[in-house]
Amino acid sequence: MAKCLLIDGNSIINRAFYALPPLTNGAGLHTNAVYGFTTMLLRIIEEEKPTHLLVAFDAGKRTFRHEEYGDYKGGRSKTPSELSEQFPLLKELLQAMNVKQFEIEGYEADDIIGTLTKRADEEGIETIVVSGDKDMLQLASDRVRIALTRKGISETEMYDPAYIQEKYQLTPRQIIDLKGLMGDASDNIPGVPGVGEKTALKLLHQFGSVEGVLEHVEEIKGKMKETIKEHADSARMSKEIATIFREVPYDAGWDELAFEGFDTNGMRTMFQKLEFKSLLERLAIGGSDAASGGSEAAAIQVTTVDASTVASLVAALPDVRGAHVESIGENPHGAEVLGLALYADEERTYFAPMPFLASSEAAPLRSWLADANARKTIHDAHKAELALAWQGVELRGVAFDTILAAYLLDPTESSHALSDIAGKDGIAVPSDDDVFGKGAKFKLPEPEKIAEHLGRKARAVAELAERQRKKLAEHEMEPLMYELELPLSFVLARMELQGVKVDVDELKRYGVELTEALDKLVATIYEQAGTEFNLNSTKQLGEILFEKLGLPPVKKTKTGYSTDAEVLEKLAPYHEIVSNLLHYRTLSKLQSTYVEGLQKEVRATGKIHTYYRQTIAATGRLSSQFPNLQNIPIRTEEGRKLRKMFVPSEPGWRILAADYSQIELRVLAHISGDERMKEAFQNDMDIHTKTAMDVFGVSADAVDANMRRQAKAVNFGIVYGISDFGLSNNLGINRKDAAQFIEQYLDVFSGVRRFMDDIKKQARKDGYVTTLLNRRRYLPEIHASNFNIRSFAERTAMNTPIQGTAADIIKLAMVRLDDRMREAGVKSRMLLQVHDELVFEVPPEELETMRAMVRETMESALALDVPLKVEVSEGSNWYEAK
DNA sequence: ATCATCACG
DNA sequence: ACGTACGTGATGATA
Repeated sequence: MAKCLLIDGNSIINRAFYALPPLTNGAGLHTNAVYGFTTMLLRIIEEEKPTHLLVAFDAGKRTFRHEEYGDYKGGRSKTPSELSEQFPLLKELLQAMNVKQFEIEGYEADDIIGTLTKRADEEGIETIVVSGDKDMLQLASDRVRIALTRKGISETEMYDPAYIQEKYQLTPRQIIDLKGLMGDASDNIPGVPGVGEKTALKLLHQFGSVEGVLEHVEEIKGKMKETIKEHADSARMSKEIATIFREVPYDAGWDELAFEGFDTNGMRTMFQKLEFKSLLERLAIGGSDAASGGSEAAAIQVTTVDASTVASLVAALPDVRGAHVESIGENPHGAEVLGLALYADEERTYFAPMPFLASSEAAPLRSWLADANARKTIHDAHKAELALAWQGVELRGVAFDTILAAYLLDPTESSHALSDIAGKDGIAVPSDDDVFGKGAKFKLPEPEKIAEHLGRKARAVAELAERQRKKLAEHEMEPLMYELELPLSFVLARMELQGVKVDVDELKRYGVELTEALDKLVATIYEQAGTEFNLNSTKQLGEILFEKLGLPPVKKTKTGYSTDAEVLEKLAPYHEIVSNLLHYRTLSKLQSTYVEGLQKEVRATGKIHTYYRQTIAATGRLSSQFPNLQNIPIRTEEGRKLRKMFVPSEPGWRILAADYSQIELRVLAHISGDERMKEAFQNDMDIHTKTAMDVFGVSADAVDANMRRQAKAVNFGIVYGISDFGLSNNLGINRKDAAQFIEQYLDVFSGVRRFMDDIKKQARKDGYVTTLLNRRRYLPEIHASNFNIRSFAERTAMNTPIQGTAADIIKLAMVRLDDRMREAGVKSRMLLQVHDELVFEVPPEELETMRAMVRETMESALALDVPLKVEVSEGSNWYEAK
């Protein structure tokens, strides 16, 4: 039995575009609409299993409808470029998939479909039309059903004449009359003003058609009679426009629409180009049947290693090309380790479960792991090294890391999980969530399943690494990988394993102090509010402030009143409760996040072991988790006291802190080449004062505190990718003044202006920007038609080379310092990195050596046109080292 | 899970 | 005209 599926290409791609969030691939192509279309297509093919298939598109700027009615589709805003650029992609994809498509100049997709359904009616061929457009219902018949999309595109609702009757009490043909009366704003079809769906249905139930209504117009009561009389022509014309044309000159036979399955190879290639990883996975999993014969996540033979099979594994070690260590959870410190998977070739894939890996029989395997000369390729060596170290297993000799490569190739990728990055390269690996379950559903599957999954990962690591090595070479990122990120990952692991000592008793004492202060504050606030409420609930607080106490709302969030510090500061003059609230916020933050939060992370050794993440920040910075040690308070004295709790782990040792002075502005001076700014740093001037002097055109003595403050704000703004709005907000001045201020700045620092212009141009041309060490960040949104989105991309284009180069520099310094400290054989240890600061613990006898070594290494990490300046300080704890 | 808030550079 | 400063992570409330 023939079954024909006709798809309204324009309608579906439009629905998909607006239903899905923006999505781009690495090359900056927007793909959300194509993705939505594809998932919809796959689903409906699966459900309906058609024998014939066609996707119809509109073609030509003007159709016959325009000739008859000039305003047709007038007033419709232009198709956004994010959508229009997806049409060619969709057409290319359909062709690659072996899906027939058709368009003909001067006609819309509806007309093509109308013509085909007419033939289907005549020849008795079962047909389903897929569209998001209700007009299509006019085509329904005994043979023809209409599948309309619902909820975006995630569902379809099937209409046959009976269902249309039930729902609207209309025949399919009457759908045209319906539209004639009610019109359609999206196509600029006028209909009769004031007549919506309700009225139109009532009229049609009574009089049957537009003509019927017009004939019996006198029987209509009230104002409606006059309106309809007045717009009779409009109704007739609207009906005409809404009628789908069913005589398109299209003479192909049904044979040409025969659908014999997708071309899975073509599909895979396009999915890779578009980076449809979930679809690639589906293709791989469902593709093992005869139809495809492509790459399936398929069969893998994994030998689970025990005492009896360990010999064969040891023999295979020299040939191992991919390794994977699986630990449970996000935090590798003290994590449960499932085991180690190794891939040499299809016959030699092994899984060594954790208890065995720790056993005496596994000693040769552990020696290999610890052998710096046995080169390994692994996914996330840093995490593996930490997880294994807590199990007493050493990992060295990592020569390639697929997670670092993936990060360097695209740092903005939302996930660098192996299954995701491999999937994008067409290597299907089931996701961990699929295998283990997620959140509360986490559950270890049977041992064979675990071995199989991890074996597959080890194999994927080997395959992926080969491709990544080539790409890194093409992008000239090899030094960045092999001389910076990879060695840094080992440095970080050692810092984290070392940990930082926390004075828990002192922390607890401080907590008691905070509790007392908080109790008092809470009592006062309840009294001032006249009621008790949950102070941590912004919702309740908003009601108290703006409804009960009648304070003027300053700004809103999408869920209600805003009560953030900025708002509260504005409200302070109105009511004395406000300053207490601000103080409460400060103290409760210190209590919950720091006093309580940090204590939870202190391990048996009295130390905190943070986990630096090397593949998170889009700019190349590190991030820190469990706990975050990069946001320990310093700006207020109350908070800063927390730094007293960070102490040396050995008696008599000292904390040494070294931070780069103005590293981002120095980087800017270098990469912009701005002479004035370079000169300022070459002469070691106070950059904010110097900026004030040049922008206001005054001498150094004439710069007052306010001028310096403003200049400082501009300098910050410059680093962030300045906008007048941002600066005006920050300085509390109006936007015009801010804009003028920026202009003045850019006139004086003309090299900076040139840099800002050039970097945006470059981003538009290449689609990405780079740092001095060739770290790359793609900015597909630089081409967005939406002002906000595009502006954001432009600011990012300006900021990333600056922030990223600063990150490159301190990373370089860390790798070199680690080397030099080892060469020098010092006992001192690097403990923390806070973006432009490094923290060490140092025995007293090494203080002078370390001061010099740290300063010298940091300052010479990268030679710029301006000197790098480092300030080193020391104390009995982190607070004192200021 | 997501939001609002706030800690850091 | 549009309406945000760049980059992170942790917490408590709420849906």
